Amino acid sequence: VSSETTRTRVLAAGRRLTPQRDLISEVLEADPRPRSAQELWTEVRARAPGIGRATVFRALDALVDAGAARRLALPNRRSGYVGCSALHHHHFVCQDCGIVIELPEPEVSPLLRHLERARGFQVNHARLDFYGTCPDCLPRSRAAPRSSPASKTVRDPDYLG
Amino acid sequence: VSSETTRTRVLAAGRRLTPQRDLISEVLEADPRPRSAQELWTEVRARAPGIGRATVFRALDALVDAGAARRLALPNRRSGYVGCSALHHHHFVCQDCGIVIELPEPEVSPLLRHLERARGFQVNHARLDFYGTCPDCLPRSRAAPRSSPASKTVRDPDYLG
DNA sequence: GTGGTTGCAAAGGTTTTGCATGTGC
DNA sequence: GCACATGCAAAACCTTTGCAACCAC
Repeated sequence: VSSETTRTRVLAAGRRLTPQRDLISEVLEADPRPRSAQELWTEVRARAPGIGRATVFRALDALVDAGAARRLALPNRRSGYVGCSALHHHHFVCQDCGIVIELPEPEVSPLLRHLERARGFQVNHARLDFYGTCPDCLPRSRAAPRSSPASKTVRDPDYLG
Repeated sequence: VSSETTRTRVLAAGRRLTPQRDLISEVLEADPRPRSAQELWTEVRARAPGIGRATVFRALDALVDAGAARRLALPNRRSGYVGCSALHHHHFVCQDCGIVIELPEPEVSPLLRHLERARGFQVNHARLDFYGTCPDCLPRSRAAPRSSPASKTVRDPDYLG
């Protein structure tokens, strides 16, 4: 059974909560790593052998549409899916300890307003991922800097290709 | 012919600057909207009929690797490509006309500084994607709103699934 | 000169579709 | 009950691969 949040969201989106969708969502929620639709089909079939391939694709569409999952680009040119709990959030990832801190929208909206004023945009949505050092790791990394800024080329993370 | 920046970057990445790559890059730079590899093949063939499908896929890999293009997730579960000029930049995607506008780092750094002050982070790198309506599309969308505010639930934009 | 690159065609995957049957609301 | 959802299998599509010929460096 998937989370209450997910089931509520699917229904709120005007879609039906079928056992298949519930199971797929549960599998998504059980592991925070992104997986392709095909991989999810395999995983899900272990628990519901009769489930069809197309059902998984269609269910994922439904879940993404309902805001219960997100699609992202995997490095191998395929789509990956992750379950979603918060509706609007952003991420700070500490490159030292790996902790992921969720940043609520209000903490970020100043920039949105700034951009709207400065460029005349209307910003409906933003996806912001920050990489750096968290407060806990800062003292440590100041004491023993790991590498020169030059050699530590910060590239885009894999999932964003 | 593609931009000087692109050609320099391809060479700097230890890859060869072939006429095919140069042409593909030029086509990418000529239109700021993301297109799939297949669509790019069609576009490019209009100017170089003999070019192979695989060449386009391999060239896009090379360009992404060299930092002259970026891959992102299209709504139809395919990969889309946009040309990249600035090295460190962020994206504004207009959900009306599909145009992708690059935002230079300085335009965005206020938020970084704000986060660092407010939370004690040290931000080394950020990937920011904004979705909304660009100045050109705003008058049009104000004049003829596409749907009622209620039905227009602000969901994740198409490009992110 | 030589190793990376290309074009071709075929193979290998992934995603979609049509339709009869089933089922959540 | 009815519209939406499912399962199946084939079709459609996208992407990769193997290999001989080529050419950018």
